[in-house]
Amino acid sequence: MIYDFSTAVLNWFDIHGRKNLPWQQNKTRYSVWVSEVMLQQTQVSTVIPYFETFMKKFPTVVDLANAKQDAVLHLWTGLGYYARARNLHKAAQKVRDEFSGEFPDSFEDVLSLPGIGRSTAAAILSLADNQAYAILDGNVKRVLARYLAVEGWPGNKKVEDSMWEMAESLKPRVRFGDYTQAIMDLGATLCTRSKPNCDMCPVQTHCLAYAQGRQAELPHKKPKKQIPTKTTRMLIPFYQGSVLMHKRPSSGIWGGLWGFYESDKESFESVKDLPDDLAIMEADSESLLQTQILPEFTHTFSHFHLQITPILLLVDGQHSNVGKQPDGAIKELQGIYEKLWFNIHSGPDVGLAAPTVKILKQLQAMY
DNA sequence: AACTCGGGGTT
DNA sequence: AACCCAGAGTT
Repeated sequence: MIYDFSTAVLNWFDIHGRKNLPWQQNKTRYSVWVSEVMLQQTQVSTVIPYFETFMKKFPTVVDLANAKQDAVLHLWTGLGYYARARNLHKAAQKVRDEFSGEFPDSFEDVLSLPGIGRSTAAAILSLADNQAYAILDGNVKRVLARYLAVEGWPGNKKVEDSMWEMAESLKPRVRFGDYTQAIMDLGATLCTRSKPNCDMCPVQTHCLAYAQGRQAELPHKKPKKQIPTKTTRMLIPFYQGSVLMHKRPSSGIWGGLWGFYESDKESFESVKDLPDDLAIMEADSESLLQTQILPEFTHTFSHFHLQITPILLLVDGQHSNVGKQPDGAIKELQGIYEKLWFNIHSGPDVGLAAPTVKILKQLQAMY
């Protein structure tokens, strides 16, 4: 029997591969697509509950297309990378309007959908349709970097281009879907970042990193750089158990999510110190009774730290327009107004960023 | 080609 | 605290 990489990996997969993950049951291009997008830069254990809730709420791509963006972002709250959810929603509408509601099955069409790149398109069509496309995700990069002792950081374009060629050349001639799953499983369960289990590896005898004792060194790490710290103050108008929030612009940080107004001002003595766009500006100057500084905390992004100081603004609704929108009307008001009062206990059915959730929980404990 | 998008788990 | 994770879009 002549050794072959893909054959060895597939034989290993038949015995040791993962076959019971939620998105491996009743696979369709739609369900695989949803799982692949959720799994971008996000670990399997984190995704599982989100995937199940999402598929129950939006069983078909047309259901997703017909949903409100706020409803989609709501189910994405806590998952991060919210552009994925916006693109998912947009792509579903494109499938509905330009592909007759059926998720496309050609690589070119799939690749044309927002939020789907080369690797995700290949994963969808191989896993759901057994089409002959190779993927190159974090798992595969780690496996190939070790197996072929690839020099350089895999995020570097030249290194990545060469790894795409490797991925294509190692592909099997049959069982493309199983192979895609198999090489991901190999990376996720054996060829892990630290302490890889080389003793159980089906390709150990031909692995260059193993032969050279360089498993810990490969793949080479991303060149690190120091990330800056920025500061902001979040303003929380509060009146009778409700807080004022606004829907953020679709582009930029926390795009499309609801959050509090931000300001760089040091103190807030009157409404004149508030951002122009804050609805409370419509109020009388007496309506701002007092301010209360809540404990500051730090939220870290991939590229900067954000030090957040929440400032509670206690307002008097009798001297302003605040607090006059009944909670029951909120659902209908969404999409019409970009700023609304939300009850801190009932919680809005919209997308919220992690710091917003944190502040709301703190308010719930206080009131 | 480098940068921008997050949150959580691991080490 | 650094690092990583089923990457893609923007500049």
